[in-house]
Amino acid sequence: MDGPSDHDDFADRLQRHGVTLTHQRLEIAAVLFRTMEHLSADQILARVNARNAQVSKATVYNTLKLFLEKGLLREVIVDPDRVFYDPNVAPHHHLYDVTTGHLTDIPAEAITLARLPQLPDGMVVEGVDIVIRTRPLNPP
Amino acid sequence: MDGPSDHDDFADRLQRHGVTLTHQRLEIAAVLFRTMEHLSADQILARVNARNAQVSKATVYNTLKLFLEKGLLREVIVDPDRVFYDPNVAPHHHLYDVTTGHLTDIPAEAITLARLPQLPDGMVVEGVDIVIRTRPLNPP
DNA sequence: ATGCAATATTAGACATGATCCAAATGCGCG
DNA sequence: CGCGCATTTGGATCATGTCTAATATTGCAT
Ligand SMILES: [Mn+2]
Ligand SMILES: [Mn+2]
Ligand SMILES: [Zn+2]
Ligand SMILES: [Zn+2]
Repeated sequence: MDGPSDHDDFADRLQRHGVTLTHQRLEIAAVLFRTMEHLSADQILARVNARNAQVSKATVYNTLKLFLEKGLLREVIVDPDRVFYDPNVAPHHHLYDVTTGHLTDIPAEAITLARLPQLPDGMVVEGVDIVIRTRPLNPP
Repeated sequence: MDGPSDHDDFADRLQRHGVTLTHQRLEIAAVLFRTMEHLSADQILARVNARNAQVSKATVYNTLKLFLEKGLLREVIVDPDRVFYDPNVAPHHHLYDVTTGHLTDIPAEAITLARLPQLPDGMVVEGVDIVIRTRPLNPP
C-alpha cells in the first residue's frame, strides 16, 4: 500500500515544484497526495502525527503555505471556520455536503457556464469557483 | 437622502420577516439595507457606531444571526478570515476582486450552467454558489 | 400607571484557527 | 570538523466569533 515508490513519487513531485525535501514535508505530502482528500490544517496535523512522528503545528502551516506558493495545492473556502487544502490543482469545482462538511470534486468539464457576465473595465478573471451545496433528501 | 421613509421601510421589512423592532436592530438594518453593500461584522459594527450610538459587538453578532434565520440576509464565504453579510437575498452570484476584497453581485440570470453533474443518491441541491475571482489586468 | 415576565442588550471572558517570534536543530559543503 | 543558512519548533500572540451572567428594555395584564 505504502511502498517506497509512492514515497519517491511524492519526493519527485515536490522537487519538480522547487521544494527542497525534508522529512516533515514528505510526511505532509504523503498525507495529502496519497488519498487526495480535502483536509483542514488540523486534520493534516492529526494524520501526520498519527502515522509517524512529531511534526509541529507551525511546520504544518509553514509547509501548507509553501506548497500553495509552489502550486502543489489550492485552498477551498467553503466553511467560515477553516480552510480546506486541495491536492488537486487541476481546474475543477466542488460538491459540498453541508451536513458532514465533506468536499467532492467535480471535473471542470462537468459544468459549462453560458454567458459569462461582462467584467468591469481592466479587470480579468483569475478563476471561477463553483460550489454546489448539497444535503441528504429530508426523511420525515 | 436618509429620510424617515427609509427608516420606515427598514422597519416594515424587519416586521414582515417576524423580527421585533429595537433601536439597535434598526440601526444595523439601516447600515445594511441603505447601501446594499457586502459587509463584514466588524465593518457593520464600525459603521453603526460611526453614525449614531453605541451598539455592542455581541448585539451585532446576535442581530446578524437573527437576520440570517429570518431570511433578511445571507452569508458569503470567500475570505478565509471573515464572513460577509449580503443584504441581497435574491438568488445571485458574485464577482470577487481578490486585490481589494470587494464583492459585486451578478444576477442569477447572467450565468447559466449547463449539465449540472449527477448527484450522489439521496442528495439534493441546497444551493449553488459561483464566485468569479477577478483582478486588475496589470503588468508590473 | 404599575408590576411582571419575557426578551434584548451588554461587557468581558472564552474558544478556535491561524500567525509570529526567537531559539534550537539540522544540513550541505569547504 | 565547523560554518552558514534553511528549517523546525514551542509558545506567545492575534483575529473572528461565541458564550455567560448580569442588566436593561419591552409587552402586556391588571
Ligand atoms: Mn482565520
Ligand atoms: Mn472564525
Ligand atoms: Zn477539489
Ligand atoms: Zn451579493
